[in-house]
Amino acid sequence: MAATLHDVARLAGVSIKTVSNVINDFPHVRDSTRERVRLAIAELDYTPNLTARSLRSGRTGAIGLAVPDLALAYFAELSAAIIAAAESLGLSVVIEQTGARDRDHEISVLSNARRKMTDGLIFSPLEMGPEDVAHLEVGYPLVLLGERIFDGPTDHVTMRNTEGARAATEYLIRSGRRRIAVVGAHEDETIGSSALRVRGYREALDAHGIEFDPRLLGPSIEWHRANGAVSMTEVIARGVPFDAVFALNDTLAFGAMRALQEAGLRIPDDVAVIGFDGLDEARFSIPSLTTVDPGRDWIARTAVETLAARISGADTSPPRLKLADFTILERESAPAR
Amino acid sequence: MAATLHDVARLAGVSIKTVSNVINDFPHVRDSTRERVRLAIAELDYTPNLTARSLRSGRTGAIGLAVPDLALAYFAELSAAIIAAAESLGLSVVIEQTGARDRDHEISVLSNARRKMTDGLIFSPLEMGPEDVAHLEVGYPLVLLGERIFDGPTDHVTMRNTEGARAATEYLIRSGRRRIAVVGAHEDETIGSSALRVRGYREALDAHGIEFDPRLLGPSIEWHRANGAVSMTEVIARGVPFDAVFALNDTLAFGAMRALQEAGLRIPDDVAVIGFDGLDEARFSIPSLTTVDPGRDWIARTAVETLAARISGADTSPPRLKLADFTILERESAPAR
DNA sequence: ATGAAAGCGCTAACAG
DNA sequence: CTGTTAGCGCTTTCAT
Repeated sequence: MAATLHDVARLAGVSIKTVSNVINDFPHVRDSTRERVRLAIAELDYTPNLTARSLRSGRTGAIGLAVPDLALAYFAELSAAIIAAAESLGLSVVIEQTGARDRDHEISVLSNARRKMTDGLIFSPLEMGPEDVAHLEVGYPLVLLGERIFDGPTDHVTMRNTEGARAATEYLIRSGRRRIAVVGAHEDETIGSSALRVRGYREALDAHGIEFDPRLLGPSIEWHRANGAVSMTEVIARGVPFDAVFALNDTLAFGAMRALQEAGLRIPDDVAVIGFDGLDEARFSIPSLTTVDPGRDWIARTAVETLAARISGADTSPPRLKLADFTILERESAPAR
Repeated sequence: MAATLHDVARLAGVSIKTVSNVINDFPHVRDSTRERVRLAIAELDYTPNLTARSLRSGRTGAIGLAVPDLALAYFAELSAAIIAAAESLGLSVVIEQTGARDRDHEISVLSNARRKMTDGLIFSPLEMGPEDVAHLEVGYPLVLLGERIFDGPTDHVTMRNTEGARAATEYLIRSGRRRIAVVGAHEDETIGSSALRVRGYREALDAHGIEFDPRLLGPSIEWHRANGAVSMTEVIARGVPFDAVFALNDTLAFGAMRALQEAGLRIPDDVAVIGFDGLDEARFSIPSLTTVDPGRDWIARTAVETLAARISGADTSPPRLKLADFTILERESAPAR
């Protein structure tokens, strides 16, 4: 059996309270006593029982992280950053996948049994929408990510989708492109990443007096690589000329580039391509991909810090929306000039 | 405050023991009593306090998962499969990243404070070696992944590296290639994925009477995309002709393909390329990548099931090595003929 | 078939 | 500065 506080106290000849004080770095302990306790702890190889501590204190020291699917590169990189940020604050991460495109699973995560083993949750839904805002009314600290729900009752950390998309489109326009196709559009949707990014795209066209041509919008609900290729192929098949592509995320861009090459179109000579997400991978594709880094690392760090402050009670201000700054990473697929 | 067993017991007019019996599906409860308790639970919206249950029972219902870095595609996909498998057994996953190339961090994970909040650990080191086998002597159920340490004191689930590599090489030979370069070799190493896969490569050459040429071995300690490009470029620069490449993993292969294209070599006409890992991504690269699927999903499921059986005590047999079967996924980068 | 009571290991009041 | 005590909510003997 593992040693307990009592064992340490007995060996050190003090009460368990004193041992507890030493462990939790409470100030009022005589140095000599502290030393004796330290020795006893080392001798018995004592480590605190976290479960008992949790039961007593009401804190588990763990946070939940719910993302759609780690096999999606964006969520893998986001999770990597969140786990690292949590670790640096001494928090453990209990991770859950809600599955892609599964609204019920997303909702169920909010009231899982697992909520009982974490002090709060970082939640990135992909299917829930504004009509589900009431589900976010939970009894624990919750930080929302993504762009499915705005103006909810919780803290919300996300990116500047519309501004980033507008900047991406203007980048292409400034480099001399006028007929810019889009890959990954969600038709008839008014919320979510796709709608916001398409809005930014249209704002840029408007600002530069370029007429919007719906035939240049390649649809695709899912954003895997294969979808990018299919969506791009569909646009090509329409026979409408274009000289650039704004892929609504990097994964789509990789697929789109493949479709372009198969169609005999050269990148960037015939068609320039820009993506969105700033995936690590975009540095090494062929050609390397110009992309918008939406500030993923900042989002990860901010989400964890925000949650930690709510859990500790350090922050009792009204819930806030926190927006990351974006950057355009210039690569081969779309040179600046 | 959340309802407790006492609240439910009081409302149902029974003792807490009876409520506990109902919750844990113990047999000897009268149907009418069971029904009354059910009603009270629903009425109070009672959910058991997992922390209290853990403290009393000594089980947390969670397992640990320690991998190098979720930003590495292989570990992201492996983790996705492990989390899904754990979920299907009702287990939660506490995830930790040890960082790439950090032996001390890997060792420290084995005796973390976090070990106190999980019932067991699935551990995939990338730096520890046979000399660290004593560190695996831990007091809790541990399932080892990877090929850094064999014959340790724990269950070990991994892939058939040498056989898979040999099959990959023979696949190239059967398609008419004789001068096969390797990308990602760890020189002077005798353990780990690189050494095992190079061994399989050499076995295949031997079996077909092809002489081994060390100038065809492109070195690279790390296995990111960039390293694949560098390693491939180095082989090209040596000026030794080759007609195929065996990349020791898929990520290296993506980088290598880029370097080949930059050197004006056509894939697969001039050079065929085969990878290792069966990444999802390999289906959508340009060209799509022929690769060895080492049985990642089987490994994930088996690791979780093995750990669960050790935790529950259902399996008390001596620790075993469990090896997945591999498959070659034929794609464009290396057609079968 | 159900109840009473002990206690898992810890923290937090409160004393002294 | 240090000790005593009372639970946190649950499972688990042991009775009945």
